[in-house]
Amino acid sequence: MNGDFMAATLHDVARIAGVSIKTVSNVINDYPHIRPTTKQRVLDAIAELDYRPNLSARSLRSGRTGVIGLAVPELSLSYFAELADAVIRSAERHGVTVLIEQTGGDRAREVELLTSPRRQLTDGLIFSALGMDSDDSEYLRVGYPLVLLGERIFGGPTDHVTMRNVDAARAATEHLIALGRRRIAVVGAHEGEVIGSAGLRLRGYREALEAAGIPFDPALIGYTTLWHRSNGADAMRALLASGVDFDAVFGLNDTLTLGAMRVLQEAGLRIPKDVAAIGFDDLDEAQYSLPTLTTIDPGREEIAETAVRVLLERIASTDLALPPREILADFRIVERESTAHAAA
Amino acid sequence: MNGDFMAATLHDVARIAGVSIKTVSNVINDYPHIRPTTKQRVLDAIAELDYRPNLSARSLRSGRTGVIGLAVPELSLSYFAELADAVIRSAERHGVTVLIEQTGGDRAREVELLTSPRRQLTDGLIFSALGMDSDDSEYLRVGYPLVLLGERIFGGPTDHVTMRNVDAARAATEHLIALGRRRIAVVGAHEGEVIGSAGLRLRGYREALEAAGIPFDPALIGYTTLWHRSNGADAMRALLASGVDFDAVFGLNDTLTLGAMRVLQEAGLRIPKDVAAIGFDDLDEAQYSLPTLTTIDPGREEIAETAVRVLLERIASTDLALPPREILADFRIVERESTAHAAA
DNA sequence: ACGTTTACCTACAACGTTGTAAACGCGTCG
DNA sequence: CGACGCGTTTACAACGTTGTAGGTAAACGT
Repeated sequence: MNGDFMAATLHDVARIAGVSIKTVSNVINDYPHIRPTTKQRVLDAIAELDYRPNLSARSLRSGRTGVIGLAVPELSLSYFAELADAVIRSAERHGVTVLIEQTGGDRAREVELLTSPRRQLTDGLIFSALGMDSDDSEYLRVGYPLVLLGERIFGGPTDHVTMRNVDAARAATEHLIALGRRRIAVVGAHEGEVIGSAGLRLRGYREALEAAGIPFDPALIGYTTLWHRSNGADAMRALLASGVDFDAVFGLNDTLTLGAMRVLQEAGLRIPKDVAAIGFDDLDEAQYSLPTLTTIDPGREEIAETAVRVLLERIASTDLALPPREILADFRIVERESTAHAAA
Repeated sequence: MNGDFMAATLHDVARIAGVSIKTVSNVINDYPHIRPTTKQRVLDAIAELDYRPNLSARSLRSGRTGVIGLAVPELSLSYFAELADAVIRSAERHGVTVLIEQTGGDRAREVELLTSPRRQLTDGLIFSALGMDSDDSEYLRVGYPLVLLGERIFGGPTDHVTMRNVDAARAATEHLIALGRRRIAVVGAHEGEVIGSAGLRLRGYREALEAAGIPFDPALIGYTTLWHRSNGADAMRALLASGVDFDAVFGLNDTLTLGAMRVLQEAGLRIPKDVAAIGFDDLDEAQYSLPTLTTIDPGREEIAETAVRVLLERIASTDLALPPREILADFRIVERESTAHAAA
């Protein structure tokens, strides 16, 4: 239509509408005191020129970008993909965009990311830490709004949204105990870890055993370094090879559990008859495995929703001294076939 | 350390180093003609102040943001999560950041996204279309570098990176035929679609049948609207309910196939003995299902890598008239248990 | 020795927006 | 009738960077 490819600016709109650029800016920013006729003229001009504000200029001037960052270990891990999905949806409802970064769960990269120049592209960051731990807490004292997810650091200097790992893991274990299982194997523990998802979930497991008067047997604990599907499979193979006797397995997340179930079935064991199984995360996948997987819904949607809301509140707030908040999402057990009562 | 929280600017660095701001700018941008001693003084000042360029200002002035967009239907679909992972990794190697948008596969949202003001935050877009079709091709004639992924539009005005859908689907079907299967069901076809992943893969299927002299039987085609796991399960339930006889199933993607396999096994059918199964995508998951899933690796890594490279070339190029490129990734069959030869 | 290139550096003006301060017109009040 | 307040609008100066054009020495060619 038009040979000129330059995007329209406030000046162009102002010229067409016969007002100053500041009036156009005011119209765009919903400044209240504008005569309706003037406003209409400006809106017409905006429509005519198909004007769009230059976001770089706006953010240079105002210091806000309208973008929030989301740092996760790896998108190819379903949990984080589904988390990212939820965060993006929630951000969209609030009119902001999400910039995703992957850390690979590597501590050095996590630390680096916190001070990367890329942070300038965002007004704040939702940060799912996997490699850092409580000793690194001071790195979180950054100059921008930061909401922490995950279980690696508690009591840090920032807002923290997370799940009830211990309670949920205890509930999961109690669920197995209620089925009459007493020899409950664990898949995905991390050697010597007391904090972090693995450490906390293992704690919940031990609490449930203790409450039921079942002795803790270290031989039942399957350790892994990562929480990929293959790690669950490997850990289960090791348990089977060790010859230890068990009638249930608590996988510290769904992915691990699905890998472990695969190995159990290969070995000719029936789920839940010989070995009952429960996972953690409530991935979409858990409802289509064979058998379908009983699991913990840790409140992922709620976590995403809350993290975005809290972050945007921080961004909007002028009160920098607002004390950090610790927010826990509700969990629930999702019962499926892998813990169904044996039909006689 | 410092009571002053304002970030350092070029002016501050210039003052400390005793040079003009332009010289500092030149140092940062690797301008060649700078005296080594001057350069060192500037670098020292940068280090002392922990100076980081203001990216908004830079992008306002230069028109570049260092960010590329990636639009996918949904991150919670494993294929797109794994694609996003690959794109982010590749972008990182090239020093750019990725901003992810979800379209939900909705045509209207896809069209809208192409002209959203958010495009200003990015230098270009990698766009995985799912709702738009060839009729919408003109919407792709946008004023910024755009690389199209997916199978919805061919011969459009932009660079296009995609997979060999027809060839790969034909190979998959031939693989089943080579096992001696003649009654091959399909899961995930889209009613009346000739283009798009579903249409193309179905075409490959028909070509393979024809080449083998096997008549096409419409009763064997399971239609779905979406490609979620539940759709695969539903389609398979419908096939079983219809009473049609089949000895193999080609799921048009892995997720569908896994859903279908679940239903087959529930119905007491053995895989691959009674029904062989092959999928498409080579998700991580395919190597841990029971049985493990034979599938097509459509070259996802290569697609991500190429898309980023081609996009960055476009961004860097001054030649706007460069003709659009059509690039096809190589595929390969990944053989696993779901098509193993019956051991008699 | 003198013009001309080369290496290095700088002043200035943009990029397009928003915050500040102030001006304008008009009705209202003392 | 002049002062004041209010609704409406505007001029101007930033925000921090890079492109342009130019300036000053030193190095070079003749």
